[in-house]
Amino acid sequence: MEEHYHPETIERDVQQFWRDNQSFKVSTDPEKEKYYCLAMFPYPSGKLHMGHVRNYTIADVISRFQRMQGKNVLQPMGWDAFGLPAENAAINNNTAPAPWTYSNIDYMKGQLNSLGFAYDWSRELATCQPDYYRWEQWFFTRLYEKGLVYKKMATVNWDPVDQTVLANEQVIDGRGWRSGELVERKEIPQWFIKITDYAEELLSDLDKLEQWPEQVRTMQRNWIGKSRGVEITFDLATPVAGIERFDVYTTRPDTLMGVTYMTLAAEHPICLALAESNPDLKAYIASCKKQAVNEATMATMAKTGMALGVDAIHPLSGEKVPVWVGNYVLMDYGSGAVMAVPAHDQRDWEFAQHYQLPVAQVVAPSGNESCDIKAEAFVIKGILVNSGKDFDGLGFDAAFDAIATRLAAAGKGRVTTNFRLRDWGVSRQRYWGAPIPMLYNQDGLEIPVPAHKLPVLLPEDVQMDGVQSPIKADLAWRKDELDGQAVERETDTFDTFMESSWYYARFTCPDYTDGMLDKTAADYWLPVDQYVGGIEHAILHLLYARFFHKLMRDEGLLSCDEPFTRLLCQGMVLKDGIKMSKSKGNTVDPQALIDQYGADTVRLFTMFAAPPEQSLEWSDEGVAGSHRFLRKLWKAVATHLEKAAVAGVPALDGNALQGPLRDLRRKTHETIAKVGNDYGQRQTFNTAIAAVMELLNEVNRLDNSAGQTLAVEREALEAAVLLLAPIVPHISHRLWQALGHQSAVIDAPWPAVDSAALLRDSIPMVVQVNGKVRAQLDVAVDMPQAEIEALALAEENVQRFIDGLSVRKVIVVAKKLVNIVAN
RNA sequence: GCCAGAGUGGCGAAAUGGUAGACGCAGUGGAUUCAAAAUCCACCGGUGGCAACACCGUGCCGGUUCGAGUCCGGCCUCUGGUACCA
Repeated sequence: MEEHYHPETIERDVQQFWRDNQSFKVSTDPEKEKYYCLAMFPYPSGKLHMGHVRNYTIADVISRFQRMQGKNVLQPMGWDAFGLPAENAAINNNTAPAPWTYSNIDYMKGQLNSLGFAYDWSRELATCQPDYYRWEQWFFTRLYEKGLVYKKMATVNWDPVDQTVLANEQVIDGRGWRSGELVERKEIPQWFIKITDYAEELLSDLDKLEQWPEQVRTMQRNWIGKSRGVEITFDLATPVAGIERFDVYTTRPDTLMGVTYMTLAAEHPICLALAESNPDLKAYIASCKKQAVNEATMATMAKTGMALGVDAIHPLSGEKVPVWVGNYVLMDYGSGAVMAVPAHDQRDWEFAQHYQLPVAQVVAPSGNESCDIKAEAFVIKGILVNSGKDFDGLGFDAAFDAIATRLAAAGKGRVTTNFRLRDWGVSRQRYWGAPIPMLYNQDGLEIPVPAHKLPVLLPEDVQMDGVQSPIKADLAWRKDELDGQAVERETDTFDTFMESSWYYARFTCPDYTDGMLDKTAADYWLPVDQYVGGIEHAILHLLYARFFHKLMRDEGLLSCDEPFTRLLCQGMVLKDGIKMSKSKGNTVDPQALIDQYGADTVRLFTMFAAPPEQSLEWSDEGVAGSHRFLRKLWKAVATHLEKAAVAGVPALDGNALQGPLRDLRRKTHETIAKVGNDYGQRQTFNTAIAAVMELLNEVNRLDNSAGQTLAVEREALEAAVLLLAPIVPHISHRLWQALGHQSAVIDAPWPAVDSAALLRDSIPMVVQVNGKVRAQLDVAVDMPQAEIEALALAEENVQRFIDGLSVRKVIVVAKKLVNIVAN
């Protein structure tokens, strides 16, 4: 064995060994327990960043650990290759999205390999390849045939200068990122998938996902937002353009008698009709169009409104209620109308203050909550007041039922379950995505592309002009023929969340040509046992993937109900306390560190610096420290082997050990137990590494090679190498060889804990007086509690603190502490 | 705005209701060296004390408990998401 640690040659050779032996290629094997470990596949943006390194190292460590547990481990990798950045990069670099993307994939694949990740590359896929997206297109047409797909008008951000649709990301302070012009809202027809049909199941199945972080389940629950409420019909006092009434939905029908005005969306047909003869209203509606469509902007912007000059009739009191138009009501969602109860809704309260609208309190506190309607809305559920003799005095539930019943009897309302979740709009007006497989005949009638005409190929040899999608500009591409009839192709492409919603399933059979999935392979490997990715995907990606999974199940493509059994959401990588980003100029290039220290050092630091869910603060000094540790490990093994070559290693006799050797052997087995738990259950890789560091520190304290020393040392070093193998696979491979093993460390079984080695004669305990530590004890393992108490009370420093007090209680926590309560 | 997290030494962190700061980084002192690098040893939250030790200390305020960084209530700050970034 070489005296010094040279990562560059070791890593090159070990990676070659893995390639030569196809070490990570797997196939279905019904005899063996399978383990499918998946990291969220990357967008091929150019080169790896530290977030990728962290994500993929975590997944690789889990994969390698599970392999050492004897599982048949699948760890695939691929590319989320469609998306907006490729279009911008193509324009900036005077190329097209496809070649830019392919060259990025090529480079990043090399980087992933240089980090030593254990991928089965025979399953690699890129979502921009027709082999992949053709099945997505096929599936969409199946959903269409099942009535799960429909087209409707929806609002987008419109850049009036560039005449193009902008992503939310491209709207900065309400203006287009290139033109700088105020963006406008524009309604265009778009395709939707009925995720709301699955809302109930997506919600209830969250309860099954016991190995998901509770925070993610909570966020998804809130996002789906199931509520019970009442849909209420308000008649107009006088019809407008033939419209006689409109509906609103509320979860607070108990506040119905406190309604003092109504608000409609600017695009509401009533508003549009009235605007025909009202120039001021027309101008106001036009001003409402000049705002971005995202929710955060909507929620924080100044709420404005304008009286329409018409009244609605309150469904219970029969009184007239003025109708307003407001910029904060959206036509896309719900009915485009809301009832306003300023006394009991803070947003309505502020609006009413601003426009000096009446505020009518109809709920009073049921307990001692403060309530000052002049200062703020009272939003807590309470007891009804000022609501008429039939309702006054009722609590929330009783009032809900009484008012809902009265409305139903009058034909003015019905109890409904509502979901905050909206249907999934999948149309994008961009080029670099999977073409939506729909055709339009001469009459504009929509026809799904029949299976034999799939895939609808996206042309890759295109010129980007920065404004219009090349397939929208290409009149020839748009033309097609079906059964001898001229038809026109849909030129919108899919949301890229479509591709990332089923790639995990395609990895089980990436080359299958007879269908979207090979059911045998899918049913063997799925569900994914461990999914690893950023917390930023907690809602959208993970919800869409869960939805797609159920759609595929209902199509008979696979059998299980949920795609991901266990989920780990890793934190961000920070530098100087902030997220690494090009604009902040605080990025760290993983490649430079791999070149300088080797992949093992980068992997080790990434896993050591923080637990996976937490954000990780990058530290160049810390990386150097990790490298130092690997050198120490190398040296410890090298020194041991030198001594062993001279003295020979005796057979280990655990029963004969005494003193420091017995302590070290106990430490070895405690460490094996702790690290196994840290990897498998807790997933705290940082503490696992710390435990091995402690073990190595103990080994380095031994200073002779007499008797059993080398045997105990050998066992400790072999354990250290095995325990670290998932994290630093290259150096472990080489050290395992050096320690005389024929088979590779990737196939070594996880070391077993010898419970006899864990036994102790005595246990350290702490003595507290009133919860403060006052002394330490070393007690025999079998000492009776009464004796321990006596020993504790006899301690000099304990006596000092209970002097003059009477002991009220003595609490003994076995093997930990004694607390003496005295006053 | 709304939903979900996080906050502990100079820094990254550990402590699964039971000794706050394991492990590492930085730093200080020493050994080794012609010298340096590397390596090894020791110290390393604050205040007081020669020391033994004591007091204070986990964002802020309050509560539960024999005992709270950990559980509960209320704040503050930061982070992620907010449906067309991925």
